[in-house]
Amino acid sequence: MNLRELSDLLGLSQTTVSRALNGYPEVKEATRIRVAEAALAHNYQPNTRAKSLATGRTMSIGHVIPLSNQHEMVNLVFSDFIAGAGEAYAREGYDMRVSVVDDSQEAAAYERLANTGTVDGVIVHGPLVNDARIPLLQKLGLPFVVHGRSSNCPTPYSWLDVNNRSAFLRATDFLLDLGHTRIALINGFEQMDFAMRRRAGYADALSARGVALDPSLTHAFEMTEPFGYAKTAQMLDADNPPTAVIASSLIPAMGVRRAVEERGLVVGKDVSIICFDDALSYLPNGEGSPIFTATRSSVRNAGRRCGEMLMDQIAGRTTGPVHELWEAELVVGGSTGPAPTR
Amino acid sequence: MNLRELSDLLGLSQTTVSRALNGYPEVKEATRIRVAEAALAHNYQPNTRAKSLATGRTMSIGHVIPLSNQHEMVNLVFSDFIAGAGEAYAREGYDMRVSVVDDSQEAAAYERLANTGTVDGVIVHGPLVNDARIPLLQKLGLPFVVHGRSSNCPTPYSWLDVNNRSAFLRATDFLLDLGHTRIALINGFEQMDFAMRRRAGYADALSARGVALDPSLTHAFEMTEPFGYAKTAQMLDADNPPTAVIASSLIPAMGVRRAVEERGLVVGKDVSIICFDDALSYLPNGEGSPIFTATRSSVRNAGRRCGEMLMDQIAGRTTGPVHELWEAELVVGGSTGPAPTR
DNA sequence: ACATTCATCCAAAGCGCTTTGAAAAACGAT
DNA sequence: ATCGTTTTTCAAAGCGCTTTGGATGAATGT
Repeated sequence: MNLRELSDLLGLSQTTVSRALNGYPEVKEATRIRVAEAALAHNYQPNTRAKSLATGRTMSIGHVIPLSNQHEMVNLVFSDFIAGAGEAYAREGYDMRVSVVDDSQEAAAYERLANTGTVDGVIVHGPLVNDARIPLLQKLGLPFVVHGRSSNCPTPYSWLDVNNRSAFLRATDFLLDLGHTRIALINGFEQMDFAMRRRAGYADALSARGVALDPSLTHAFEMTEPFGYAKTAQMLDADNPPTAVIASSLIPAMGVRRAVEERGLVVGKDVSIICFDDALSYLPNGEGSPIFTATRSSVRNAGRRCGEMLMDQIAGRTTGPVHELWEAELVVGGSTGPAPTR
Repeated sequence: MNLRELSDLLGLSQTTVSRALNGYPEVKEATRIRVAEAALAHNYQPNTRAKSLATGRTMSIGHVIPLSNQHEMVNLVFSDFIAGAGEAYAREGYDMRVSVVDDSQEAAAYERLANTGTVDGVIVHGPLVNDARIPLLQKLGLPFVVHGRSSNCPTPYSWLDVNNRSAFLRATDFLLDLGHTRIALINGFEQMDFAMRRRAGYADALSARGVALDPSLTHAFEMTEPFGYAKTAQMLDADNPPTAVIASSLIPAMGVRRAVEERGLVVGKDVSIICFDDALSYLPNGEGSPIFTATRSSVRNAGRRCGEMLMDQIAGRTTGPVHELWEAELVVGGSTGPAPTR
C-alpha cells in the first residue's frame, strides 16, 4: 500500500492524505480522522526511501567503527553506548546506521556519509588527543557530537565527556589518604584523549602530595583482562611492588585481581584496586555492594545524552557548540583498604 | 555535485554518466574513463536516498535490538557480532541499520522495516526456543538469517549456529573423564535456544555415564559476573559442593573463579571450571595459553558469515533456506584438573 | 548504392513521497 | 444574491537517481 493507492481509495488527493498524516493544519478534522483510520486499517506506512528523497532527511545517525588489525576499537563500551543512544533515537523516530571500516578508510567513510547524504549526523567515538575527524567533519558540514574530547583541537565543537582527570585524581587521592604511595596505573592507550587525561589526574594527585611518579608503575595498553593480569604480575614480582593499582576499567581490573590472588595476596588488604566503572549493563560491578572501589559513570547514559544533543543540533534546537562535562561518582567497594605496614 | 551537474559539465546525458559509473556495457571505453576521472576530480558520489528510491534497494541490513527493563538483551556478544557482520557488509557496500526498541515493540519494529522498505534484510539475534519473529518475517517477506536456531519453529529458514549441545556434551564428558561427578551448570536463560541446547548436552553427557542430574547444581540466569559468583558461592557453601563448574561464558566464569578463590580454594585443583568462549576480541581467554578450559567459537566469524549468507540471499545467489552448524573447539587451559580425592 | 547491424548516446518516464501555488468550497457579511 | 474571506482540497513540480525505449551515426554486408 502506497500513498497513491491510499488516496485513490479515499477519493482524496495525495497532498491531502500526506498532510493529514503529517499533522498539517490545513485539513479538516473529520478527513484527518478518516485518513488516519484508513491508514491504520490498510497498514499504510510511508516508504522511507521516498520520504528521505523528498525531505532531504534520512532520520538516521551514523556511527563509524574503525576496525584495525593492530588493536581493537570495537571496544567493550560500544554496545552499551549504542543501547543508550538507540533509545534516544527511537524516541524521535531516528535509528542508527553503523559502518564498520578499515581504519585506513575512516576519513573516506565520513566523506562518503556526507557526500551521499546517507545520515543526518554522526557520533564520533573514542577521540584521540589529536583527532583528524573533527576538522574533517567541520569541513564537510556534517552535524556531529563527540563522545569525549580531543585536547588538541583548536576549533570549538559539541562534546560530552566524563571528567576523567578529576576521576583519577580523586581515585589516587583516595589511595594516598589510605597511606598508599606505591600506586600503579594500568591505563588505556595514551593517544586516546580519555587515557591521557586519566594519567594527568593520577600524576597531579601524586605530585600534589610530593610522591614521585615511578615509570615502572605505569602501563598503557589495550584494556583487556590479560593485560591487567600480565602487568600486575610483573610488578608484584619485582622489587618494591605496588600496594595499590588503578585500572582503566573493570576488565583489566579483573586481570589485576587474578594476578593478586594467584600470588596468595588478598585484594583490599595486601593490594588495593580501584578502577573506572562504565556501569556496563552486562558487566555490573557486583550486585548491591560493589566488588571494586571505582569511579563510576554510565556510558549508557552518555550514549543517550549524546544522541539527544545531536538530534537537538540537527533539528536546530541548539545553535553552536554545546558541552557537557560529567563528574564520575566514587563508589567504595571491597577492593581497597589501608596500605599494609611493612 | 549531483548527477545532472556532472553530466552538464561533461556535455553528456545523465543516462550515459550513470551507466558509465555503474559499469554498463553500452558506453565507449574512452567516455567511461572521462566520466570516471571527472567524477573523481569533482568528488561526485551518488546520493544514497535517490539511488535507493530508484533501485528499490537500500544497501542496508537491519538489526533490531530489543531493550527490556527486566533483563538485558544488549548482551556482550553483540558488539563483536556486528564487528564481523559489518566487515562483511562493507565488502559489498552495505552497512547496518540498528533499531533499539522496547521489547514490547519488537514485532512492530520488524513490520515497520518491511513496510517502509528501510532495509533489504535483517539478522535475527538471540532466538528463543519459541520465537515469534521467524514466522513474522516469513509473513512479511523480508529476507533474514538467524544467528542461532529456534527449535520449535515448524517452517524452514536460514540459520547459522554453533553446535551448543555437542559443545556442552564434550565439556561435560571432559570433566567426567577427569573423574568429576559433582558438575554444576551456570547457564543462561533457558528460553534462549542456545541455553536450552547447552543444558541438553550437559544432561545427556551425565545420563550417558549414569550420573544423576542434581537440580541444585544447575542454575539459569543473566550471564553476568555477579551471577556466576553468587551461585558458585552458594553451591560451595552447601553440603556436597560441586568439584567442577561449567559456565555459559567467560563473564560468569570470572565470577565462578572469584567465589572459588575467595574460599581459599584453587581453580583447576579443588574446583575445575569450563566455560563457553565466544572469542570476544576485547575479552580474550588469556594471551597464548588459555586461562579457562573452554569450548570456543568466534562470534565475530559468525557475524561475518551471517552477513554473507544474508547478502547472498538478497542478491539471489542462493535460493531457499541455508544452514550452517559450526562445531566449537575444545581448548584446554589451566582451569581444569582431576577431581580431588576426598 | 542501399539495407542491415551494431555501438553509442539520449530524452523522458518513473521510483513514492513532500510541498508549492492555485482552485474550489464553505462561510459570513453586506 | 453578491462579494470577500477563510477553510479545504488538489494538480503538478520537484527530490536525484535508474532504466526503458528510442535515436543517431558509423560500420558492415550485398
